[in-house]
Amino acid sequence: MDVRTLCLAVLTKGEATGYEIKKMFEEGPFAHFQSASFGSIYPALSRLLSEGLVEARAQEQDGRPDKKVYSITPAGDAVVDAALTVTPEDDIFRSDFLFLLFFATRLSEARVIELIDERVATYRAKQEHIAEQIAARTDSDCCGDPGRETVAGFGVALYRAAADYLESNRETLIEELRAYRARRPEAAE
Amino acid sequence: MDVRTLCLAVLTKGEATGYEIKKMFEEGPFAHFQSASFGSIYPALSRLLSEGLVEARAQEQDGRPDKKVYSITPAGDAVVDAALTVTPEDDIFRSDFLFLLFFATRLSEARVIELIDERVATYRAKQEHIAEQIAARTDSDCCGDPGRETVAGFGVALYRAAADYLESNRETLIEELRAYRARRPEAAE
DNA sequence: CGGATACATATCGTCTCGATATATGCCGTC
DNA sequence: GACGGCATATATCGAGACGATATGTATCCG
Repeated sequence: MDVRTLCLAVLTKGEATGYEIKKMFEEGPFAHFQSASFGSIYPALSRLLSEGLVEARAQEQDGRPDKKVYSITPAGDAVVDAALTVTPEDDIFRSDFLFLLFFATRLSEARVIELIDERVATYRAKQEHIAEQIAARTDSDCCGDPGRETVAGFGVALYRAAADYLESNRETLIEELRAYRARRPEAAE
Repeated sequence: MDVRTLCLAVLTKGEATGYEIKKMFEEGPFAHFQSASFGSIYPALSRLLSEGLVEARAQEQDGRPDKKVYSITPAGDAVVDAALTVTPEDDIFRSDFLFLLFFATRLSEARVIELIDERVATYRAKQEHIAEQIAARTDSDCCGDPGRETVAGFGVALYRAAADYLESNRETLIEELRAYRARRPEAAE
């Protein structure tokens, strides 16, 4: 899914500026399974505008530069419906952390411990970030959007599983690293 | 981590051709947390060669085009050590599937069910693919590389968590979708 | 009073992917 | 036995995305 389609679909949830769309991908409801940069969003919105799939409303502001508030058109809505029909691509998971950990035998024990502990902390933080979003919604009004709740729960489940795995395998890894080094003492630190 | 560094690090595990490196990222030990395309690997290897971080050995073959077997140099090994020192970037997870599921209220019930069931199947398949790799190793010789085992286990844990979550939340989602539609009967489809 | 952060848009270089081209041997199958 | 598809193997190219950077102001905090 290209950023153009992503932006269009997001606009079905209500009008927004490029800046606001970016925030939705950074901290908002899409943060844990999609992302988009300014360098993609702004050209995408321009193109959607020229294609007539969105409308723009310039909103003057006191000091700050003018906002361009985009809203979807009926034509755009139809394009979203079509886009939601496609078979989704495979998920992409990329982790430099796991790549480093793969080469654990080339790292010092202290470094391995540090890497794992830091990563557990970030997983827990992200897990709680999503959990807070869910809590904020169920606290306020009635129950929300089923799709939104489900994907949020998915994020919580994954981050929890990741953190739990690292925590429960930390000691084993360290012990096996020691055993590995004992087996081949020629290997330098 | 750019593909250049990825290739160099992979070559610390033994000599390989560009094609073989690609396979390691596609089906091998890195498949579930890194990826790289031919369009990145071949230029990366050329550049590493010109920088003296790898050596190439042309190997003639019967019918097929010549292999270029790359192996790391001591200079390359030092560069890998340095690269493993950096603080790893945040993990990247991108899922078009979750994006579609987010918009579940715009999809038919049958489509939601199909999407989830298919995705559960792919998660289970990937989970078992990694589990088989682990089993193949522990069956044959002694216990293997601690880092490698740990990241493989991580992959199994994540895929299992993802599949389990979808399976145990499938019915709830469908029920809440029905409730959602009952609340607002004006919604078409 | 000064620095950091938030708001807001835009561009540009670099990297990466995915498709495509090229070439051949092997295997199954019709 | 012919033919298509798949695995091996390298290479290039266009399209798209990211991340850094530029620009400018308002507000918040110490």
